[in-house]
Amino acid sequence: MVRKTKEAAELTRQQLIDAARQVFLQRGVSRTTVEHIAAAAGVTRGAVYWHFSNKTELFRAMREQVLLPLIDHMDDTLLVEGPEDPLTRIERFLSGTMQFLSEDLTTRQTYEIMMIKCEYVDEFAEVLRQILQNCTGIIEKVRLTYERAKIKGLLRDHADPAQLAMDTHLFFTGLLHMWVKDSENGIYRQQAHELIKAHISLRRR
Amino acid sequence: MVRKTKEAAELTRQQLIDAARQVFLQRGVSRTTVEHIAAAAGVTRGAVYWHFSNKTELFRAMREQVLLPLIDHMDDTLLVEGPEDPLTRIERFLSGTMQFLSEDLTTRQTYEIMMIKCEYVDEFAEVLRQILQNCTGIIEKVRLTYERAKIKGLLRDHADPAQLAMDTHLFFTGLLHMWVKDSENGIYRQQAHELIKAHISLRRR
DNA sequence: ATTTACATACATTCATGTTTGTATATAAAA
DNA sequence: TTTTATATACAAACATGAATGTATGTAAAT
Repeated sequence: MVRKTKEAAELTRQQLIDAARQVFLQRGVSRTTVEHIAAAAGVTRGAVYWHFSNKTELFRAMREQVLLPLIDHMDDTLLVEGPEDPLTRIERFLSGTMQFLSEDLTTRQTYEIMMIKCEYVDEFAEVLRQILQNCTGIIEKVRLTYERAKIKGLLRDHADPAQLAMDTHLFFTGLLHMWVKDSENGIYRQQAHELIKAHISLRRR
Repeated sequence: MVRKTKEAAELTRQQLIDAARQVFLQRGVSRTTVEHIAAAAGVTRGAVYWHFSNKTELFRAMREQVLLPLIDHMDDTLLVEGPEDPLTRIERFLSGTMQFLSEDLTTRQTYEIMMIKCEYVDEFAEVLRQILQNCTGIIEKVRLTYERAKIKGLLRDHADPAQLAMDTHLFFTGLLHMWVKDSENGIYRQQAHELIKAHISLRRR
């Protein structure tokens, strides 16, 4: 059996992405060979080179599958004006993202790969820039939300929304990194929600 | 000229470490070959294999050169009881570390390599565990300092030293990461001291 | 009949570790 | 103090094993 139907081909493409994620996670992106990925997906390198021009393109495809959904979720939680106060919205955004990471294996693994199983040089340097841009977006949205909180008088005095947003962003960046690195004993994973709660309540009047 | 004096040999060893740092930074650890490093140091692979058993050992040597001094600095700033209040000590510890990173090229480059130019798999997984342990130590020392601040009545009410320490640690982890990743336009580098100041003043009564 | 979706075979490059060679520094012996 | 032996600090050559990309083959879908 050689030639598959269109749907079957699309399926092996997806299987290749899944296989790549597994192998990347175990061996790191650099040490992973196209052969490894093909074997893990139960095909030969021919299949890989048919669907993707090279390993880098496979990495890109894997990455794009998880990044877009997460951004959508952020927009939902943060910007949509709801019944809860802005500070609670930020808290729920942070907690929700962590919760999502706990539940969604694919996203979690992809993040782990991007954070500690990938070297950001050459082709991957561009990815770094994308990440930085993404951060700028998050910071701006969080800042806006803190701004609203200030107007509503929810913040401590002399608190600058821009600085608060930065502080929150750095806190969350750190949390994500430690959360991912600490996969073995999971101290950060247990504490995550409490830490987020404490972080926000520091800002409350 | 083949056989060098003992001091000359030690010098080429150091040159190899320096060369490795440069090449790791440019090409990432995985894509760096022993040949690259040798060429950058102006020797042949023979010299590398004489001083180090392989690339991993070279990486380890490079890493150890910068990590130990930083830990010493932490102990000095944080634990030694001084004239300033505990919160200021934490602030100065954070600012001092960032300052040190700005000034010391070697340390900065090594951190950049460890954070975004290295894949933590196999032999390097052990390094991850070391980093985690290091973090635990920092958190504990910061917690103790917050504890003293609380006793002296410097903290906001209902502030838990343990949670504050975690929050500070995550903030600082995030700052380090963004600081390193943002090497191009340096938004974080300019703001670093202000951000640290704001972070600490959130805790003040 | 012609693509498609792969498998298989091929050619080439590259990196590694080891081995061998060698000039010299250094220490011991005379 | 000079001579001699040995270990040192590499360079150069060798052997081997990947890994990559491409080219070709092929059976089934369209």
